[in-house]
Amino acid sequence: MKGLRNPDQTRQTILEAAFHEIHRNGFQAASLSNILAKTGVTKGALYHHFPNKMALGYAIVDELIQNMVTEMWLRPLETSEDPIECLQGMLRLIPTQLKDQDILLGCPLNNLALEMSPTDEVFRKRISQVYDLWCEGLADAFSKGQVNGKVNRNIDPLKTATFIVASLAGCRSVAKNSQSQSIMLACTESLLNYLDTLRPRTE
Amino acid sequence: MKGLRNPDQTRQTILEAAFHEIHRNGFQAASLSNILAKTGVTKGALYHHFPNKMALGYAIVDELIQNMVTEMWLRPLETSEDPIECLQGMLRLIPTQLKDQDILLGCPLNNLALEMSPTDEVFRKRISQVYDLWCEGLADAFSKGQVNGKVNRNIDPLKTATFIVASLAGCRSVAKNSQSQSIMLACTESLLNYLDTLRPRTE
DNA sequence: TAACATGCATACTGGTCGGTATGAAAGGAC
DNA sequence: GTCCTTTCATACCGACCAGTATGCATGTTA
Repeated sequence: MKGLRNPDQTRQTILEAAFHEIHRNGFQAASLSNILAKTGVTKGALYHHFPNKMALGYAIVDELIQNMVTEMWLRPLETSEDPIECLQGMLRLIPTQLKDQDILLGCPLNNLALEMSPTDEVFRKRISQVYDLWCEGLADAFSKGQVNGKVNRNIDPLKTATFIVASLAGCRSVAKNSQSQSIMLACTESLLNYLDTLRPRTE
Repeated sequence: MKGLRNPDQTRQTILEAAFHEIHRNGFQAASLSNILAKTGVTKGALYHHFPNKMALGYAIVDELIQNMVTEMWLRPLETSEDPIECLQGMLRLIPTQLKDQDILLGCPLNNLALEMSPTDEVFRKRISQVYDLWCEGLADAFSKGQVNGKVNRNIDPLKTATFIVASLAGCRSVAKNSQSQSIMLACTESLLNYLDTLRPRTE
């Protein structure tokens, strides 16, 4: 029953273990030996599925992280017609969604972005694609909200979306450094207030 | 005339070269050999002035980076009595202050924070001190602005300051990844708008 | 069953890195 | 000048790491 040969499973095991090792230590400091030790997978298997360490990193961005962003931040927006309220709801859920561990390690995408974009152009572009997806998804939601009258028509959807994504990264960054959920809370609270200012003027 | 023996100068040379190497490659990936090669200083000199690589990193945070934050972000606030306007002025100066190179490499403090805080507790605390200095300096300015009637009395100065510092880090982070000044501009523009909302209600 | 590709295991290599051991000049104290 | 400390220079070491060479077992095809 335990498939002694299950390549897809093996690949996935490597991907997920590598994701955690990289999330904890960064890409360059991540040790392939550690990953292998924790999974029981051998070096032969790893280099059978990935040509080198870089390719492993690329796959993590393309397959794991992009998927997380989509599921966590974009999917909920699709079914809502008030993007501001929807976003605020997501922000309020953060304390329950992000465990202490997640605060401690920060945003995987932002970690990789800061570490790798000056070093490796391919890495940078793949990360950039995920950020674009995120920002554009949010911007679309704002545009629709403007049509519905739920969002102030004077704001620039893409610029605003970019700022929000950036702020989120920043909040998680300072929370990571201070190792405190409460700082994360304080920051998201300010972000909530900012979102309120994006509503149409009621006077 | 060329002081063959000038320990203070030697130390400073090492510090600055190390700062640039670390800014470019991150702390862990920074190579001492590279630093030595670029400066002409030898390994003996380096290990005379610093017990190990970590101590070198600590000194960079304590002496160089903390000083940069103070000079760039806190000093101007001291002589102003309208912190919002002052901050907005600083934000508008960013495009002229940050060269392409600085965009590309991102905020030195945030880079170090994300890389080192899960790895080394001493590093984390020293970085945290700089962030605290920054946030508290900004918060003080807001408090005084509240007394002067330049800032809305309903906002929490420290929370707001923390959010702004976080957002700044985030903006510089996405700008670094996208390697574009224009994204930095778009983000700071939104930040400018946010700052406007911190003014007292005029109605 | 024969032939072949896929999936994986083991042992090894070359290179880099942080750190150390040791000693020699330079400079001040006396 | 003598002694001692500071300031550096050179040579070296062990550890670790990404990547490779090689071979074997498993699954697939014919």
